Amino acid sequence: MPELPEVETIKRGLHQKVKGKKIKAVKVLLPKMVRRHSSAREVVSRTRGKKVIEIKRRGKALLFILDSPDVLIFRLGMTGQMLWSNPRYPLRKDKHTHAIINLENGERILFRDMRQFGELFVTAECDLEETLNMGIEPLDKDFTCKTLAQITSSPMKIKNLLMDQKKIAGIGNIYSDEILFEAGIHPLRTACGLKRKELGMLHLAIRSILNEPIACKGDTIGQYRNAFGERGQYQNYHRVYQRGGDPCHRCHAPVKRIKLSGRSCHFCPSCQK
DNA sequence: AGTACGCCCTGGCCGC
DNA sequence: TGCGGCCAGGGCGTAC
Repeated sequence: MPELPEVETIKRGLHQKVKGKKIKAVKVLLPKMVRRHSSAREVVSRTRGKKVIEIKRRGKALLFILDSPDVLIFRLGMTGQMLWSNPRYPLRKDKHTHAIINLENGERILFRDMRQFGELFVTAECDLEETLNMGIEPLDKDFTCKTLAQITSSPMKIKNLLMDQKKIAGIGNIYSDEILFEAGIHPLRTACGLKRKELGMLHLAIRSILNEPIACKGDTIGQYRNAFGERGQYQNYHRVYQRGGDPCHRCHAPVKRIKLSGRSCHFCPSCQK
């Protein structure tokens, strides 16, 4: 569930707490959560005693930049959480806590993930882009109408394309539905069939829709919490997502829900052409 | 280079 | 109350 805005919210919370602090040790409680040809042993050995220079986000991935050639990476999957834990209180780990970052000052960050779709791993910073293999950051300055036009020169359905992390990084099921509603584009349209004006609308919608939930500190449909265990508020502002059968806010026609490539997809058949 | 589908996984919900 | 069955879906692998 955490998409770009949720990971961005977690990143901002962690960054202010953890920046410049030294990792005493990372504890991996469920070794199979370490993937990508990395091992629990590697995660532990390559992070011990390293200082966290900065916390960054790339797409839906959370990056701990270390004062070494390495980066510690977390992907949260559907239900992953990164929870900062106050050293003054006892550690509240449970059966869903799969890794703990112990900092030298006693602070801890818990990696929880109920469905275990997330992962953590280490990689050399110089290999980061190759390892992550992600497309453009939609909130970066270089994501222009022109770049969007290049990305959409594909026969894919536009909804699938928006969610393809290799094309654009960070958009998942919720925001692809919301973006397409905002742009007035039907999710089953072929990407390369979009007109110039529609691409302009889509570009604008991607930017504006992704910024809304960042301002709301995320979207708590299910498990999402920020670094301090707090819910987001964007679930109260959905235009179409999970509103199947409910009236469209714009035209009052019932919002339609279909299955697309195994995922639910919501849109207004009257507003989205 | 697309799409379709199964897999990973758990908790919540439905029907009996 | 309890239990089987189904659903949610991000990302990856495989088959077509």
